[in-house]
Amino acid sequence: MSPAEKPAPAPAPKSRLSRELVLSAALALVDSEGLEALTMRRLGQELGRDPMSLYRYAENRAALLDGVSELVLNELEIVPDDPDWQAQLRRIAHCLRELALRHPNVVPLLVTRPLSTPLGLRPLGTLRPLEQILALLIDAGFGPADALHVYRAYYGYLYGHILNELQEFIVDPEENEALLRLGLHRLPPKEFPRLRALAPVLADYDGMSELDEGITILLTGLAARLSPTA
Amino acid sequence: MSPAEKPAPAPAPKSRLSRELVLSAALALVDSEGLEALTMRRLGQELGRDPMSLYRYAENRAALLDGVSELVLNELEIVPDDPDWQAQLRRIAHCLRELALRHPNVVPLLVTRPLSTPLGLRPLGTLRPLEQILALLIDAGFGPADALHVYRAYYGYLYGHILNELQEFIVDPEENEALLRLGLHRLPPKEFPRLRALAPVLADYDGMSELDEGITILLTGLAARLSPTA
DNA sequence: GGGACTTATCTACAATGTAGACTGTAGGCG
DNA sequence: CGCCTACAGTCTACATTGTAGATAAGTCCC
Repeated sequence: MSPAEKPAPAPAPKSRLSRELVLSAALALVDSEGLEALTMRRLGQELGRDPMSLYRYAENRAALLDGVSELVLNELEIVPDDPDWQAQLRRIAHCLRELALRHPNVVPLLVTRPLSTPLGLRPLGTLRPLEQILALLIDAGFGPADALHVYRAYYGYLYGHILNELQEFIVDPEENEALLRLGLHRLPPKEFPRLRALAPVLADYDGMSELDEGITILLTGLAARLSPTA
Repeated sequence: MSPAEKPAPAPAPKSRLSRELVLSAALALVDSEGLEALTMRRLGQELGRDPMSLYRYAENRAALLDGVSELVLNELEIVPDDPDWQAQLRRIAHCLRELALRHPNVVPLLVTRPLSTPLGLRPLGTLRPLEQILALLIDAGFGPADALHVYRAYYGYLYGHILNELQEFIVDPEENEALLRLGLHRLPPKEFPRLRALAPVLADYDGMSELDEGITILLTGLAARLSPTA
């Protein structure tokens, strides 16, 4: 690809800037160095441009963050006319999970930004999954209102699971267990007996199957309560 | 220095500072003006003290944020020896939900901060709910590992629901519906037909009962899969 | 009083987001 | 060609932020 990848600033691939370029550079930066590394100056330097030029492509830093989370969400593929809605929802769930594991630093954005933007004003890319899942459910025979309920329960659980898993993940995958033990060891034994005892179990967390089981429970429960009138 | 009091802020209730004082002032500030209003300088002024004095009670701004979320989580009451574990979990869920509605601006902290702190190193107050719920489940007859599974599914869903509800809530409770319609109206009709059609349903969201149903489904599902060996 | 703490303040600095004026360059139109 | 307008990118400047480090102000025990 490019002739030189250096740890120091990428000099200047002097082509015209574009929103996509800016956003994907931003994403790359967040992925590799975390959210707080994404400053205007730093991103500018990464692109070999003046920081101020970024404002051509995102009104704010906040808008830039929105752009990044939109970009990530676009990686999520949904097939809205799958006849087997349960299977499709399951697939989406795993897809989103993997996406979150691929971009852990973006997850805070995904869950936080919508809290500061009323639903109608969000970036379109952010709303697309909602629309598509609604389509999926309605096509499967649910009434619109029921579809919304299913969506909420489903997506709620999904996001919750991702947060859970990322919380327990975090650290260097190797020393995971050691560090965990160490950390737990710090807890006062009288107050946290069960948690401390669970160290070994905590250490090997199979997020994938845990998610799958949860989804199964939810879906069968939901399907029993509100069955599509197909 | 003349004893000039500034017009707006609370002047100076000149007593000795304390961690509790600082944290609750911080919480009050966040509640009333949002997260980004919580700067060291502003909090100092709110307490009538020099901003630097705060560092006596919290190492960082980050630590301060941790303190705030710990403070909020302490409002959560758990009765770890309730024999009816399902009822207790349900109660906790509603309690946490109301707490989130009472402190919506803190929710980003609750879900985000743990992502940047390995489990073992979190503020104790943050881990207490985990320990107590584990106690509840184990006392109810679950094996420790199963208890952990139940906890994860339960807490995951719970957090997810709260995020969901807060996203749709947000705006001024009054013009909620109007604003919502307006926002949705902006969406391209071809791409977002179902979402647009759902405007009225979206407008009256009964988070409380929605949460309750979800919890029911999850708990019965979980109980069926892993029953306590009582 | 006189030390030995703790608590609070002052000063100073580097880093951030961003407004506003400025410069260049590319095209359209006579 | 020469001029004009539009836009991409840059420069400078400023207010705000978190926080290190030195300094003062209490506070308590002998």
